Amino acid sequence: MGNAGMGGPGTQQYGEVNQLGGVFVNGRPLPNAVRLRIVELAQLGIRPCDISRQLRVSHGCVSKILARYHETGSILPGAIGGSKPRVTTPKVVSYIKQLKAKDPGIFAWEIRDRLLADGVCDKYNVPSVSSISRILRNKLGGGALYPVPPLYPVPPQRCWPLHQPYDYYVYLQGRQHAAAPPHALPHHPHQPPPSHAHAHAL
DNA sequence: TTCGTTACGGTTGAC
DNA sequence: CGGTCAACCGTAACG
Repeated sequence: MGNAGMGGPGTQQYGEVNQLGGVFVNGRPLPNAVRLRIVELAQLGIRPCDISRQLRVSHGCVSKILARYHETGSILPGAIGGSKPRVTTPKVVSYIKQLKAKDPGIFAWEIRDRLLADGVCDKYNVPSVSSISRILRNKLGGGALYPVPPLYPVPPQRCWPLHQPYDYYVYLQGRQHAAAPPHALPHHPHQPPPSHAHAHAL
């Protein structure tokens, strides 16, 4: 991994320098400001190869971001990390919440029994007691259920709900979130997808 | 020369 | 609380 960095301890983000002289953090998405710029330049009619040189971002990356923008209308990177819920699907979570709401004192094991008894799950996909406890802790303690406040047209996402918007960082120009407003972008041929309706299509 | 694709080394985060 | 592991990342290189 080698961080070509050695920047200052403290404030600066670390990064490596690519063949074009651009800074990037291996394994992490480019900052939104850059992603947005790529799309803006393309819309201005600049060729991808020129965008690549101008912003010092590999052409493969420019190609990917542009392609994704064209098919989803979003400049955002995909949702990274996490793991697919094997049993705690949105439907199940929703059911658990209802049970808990009706009887706040209910035990996790009782919920488990209800899921089976009510036919919401079968014995092969019923969540473990600890999974249920975690759901109770996370989803109920924290806040609303899978909320979606998309700043931009829906970011590409997996088919299971992954709520956080993407905590981007800014390491270029000590700017404030250069997260330029969505309206900075001319309208996309694609319809800005209405909120992410089918998040649970799986 | 341009650009689509992908191996690679890397990080993340729900389970 | 900490490990697992499949999802995504951008670069570099090939064609």
